[in-house]
Amino acid sequence: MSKIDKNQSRTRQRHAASPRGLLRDKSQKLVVIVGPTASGKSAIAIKLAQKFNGVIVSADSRQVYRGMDIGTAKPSKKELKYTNHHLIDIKNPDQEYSVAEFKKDAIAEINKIFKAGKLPILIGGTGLYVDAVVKNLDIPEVKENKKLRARLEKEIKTKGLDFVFKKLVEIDPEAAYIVDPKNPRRIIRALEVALITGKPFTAQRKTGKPLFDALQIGIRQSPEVLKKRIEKRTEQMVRDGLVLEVKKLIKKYGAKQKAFDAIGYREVIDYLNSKITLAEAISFINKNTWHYARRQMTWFKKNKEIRWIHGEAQAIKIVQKFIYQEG
RNA sequence: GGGGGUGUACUCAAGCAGUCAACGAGGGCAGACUGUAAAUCUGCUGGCCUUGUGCCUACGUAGGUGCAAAUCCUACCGCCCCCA
Repeated sequence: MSKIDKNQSRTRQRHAASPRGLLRDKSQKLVVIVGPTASGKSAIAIKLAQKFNGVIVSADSRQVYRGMDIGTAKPSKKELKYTNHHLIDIKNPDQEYSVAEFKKDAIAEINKIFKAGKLPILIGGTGLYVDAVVKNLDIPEVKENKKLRARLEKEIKTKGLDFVFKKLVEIDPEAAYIVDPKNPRRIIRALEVALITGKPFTAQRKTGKPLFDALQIGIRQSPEVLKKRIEKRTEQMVRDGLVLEVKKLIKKYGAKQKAFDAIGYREVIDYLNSKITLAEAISFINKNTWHYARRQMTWFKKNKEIRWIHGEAQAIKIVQKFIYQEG
């Protein structure tokens, strides 16, 4: 059965099992806002939350960390006070977090919001996190195994990436054309899942049935405008004390945390270590943020369910229609 | 004035007669992605098209020597250093 056939039959089954009205339970409506960094997602989400009795759930892999405020462009204290945000400031930078954890946390938060009779608004730039919830990705239940990863990394060093990739293909032939043969991180994870479960990695990463009736809105911005917004934002971050924020964080946690492998943080760390000047750090931040925005766009572009909009007014209109429609 | 060096694609930078439309890096553009995802990884990057062991234009400028030049010679132009 081809991929397309499978999808079609899944859709048919869903409709058969859920007659009109039952499927689109009004209380299961989820608004999703995606878009590249610095596109203005946050402002629109806050506006929507105020207008439609909504509560915001953040899908941002770095805003989960306490103390990483300026560099991650977290909503201001004031904004956080007036509009409820969830999944922000839930971990310390020396703690690890992952898609799987995020998926569980986000679903729990969303269900709480439904119970409270409010509208959940999932907003995020971390495409994988958003999809985990919206598309209900079945993430293999295999936690990071540090020993195994270290062993495989060593093996890559001594015997080569090719060797380790072949090892993966041996126990999981389908991985040959799904896992990137040149990406060590992806190969290691695939092997990790396969070795620990004894089942192929490729057989375990499936998409489940949608959990929510989601309206996905994408914020589009021209490259020129986005670049300018990024530059302006970086400037503001530095003025707001980004350097001091990073200084405090590395004093408390050390500079080697995975959480600090983030734009704005690594550049400032390099600056603090006198590897580059502040001016260089700023221009690297701008450039890397732009690269990141582009990666986000290539992720979101693939998602044909996203309704692309240009401004707040359009967002309000679409959400209004979505909320009051029967389905 | 004398001596030495240098000029290569958007930038830096290798090449110093054929295997060069030119290593590498950066930048630019496009893409991948299911427990690190702001991470990690990939491809393209002179022009043209009939996308090919294809054609054209290119290594400061103008000539020259060679079957063959980014590579050698001459002149000129620009930049740099040293001695006066």
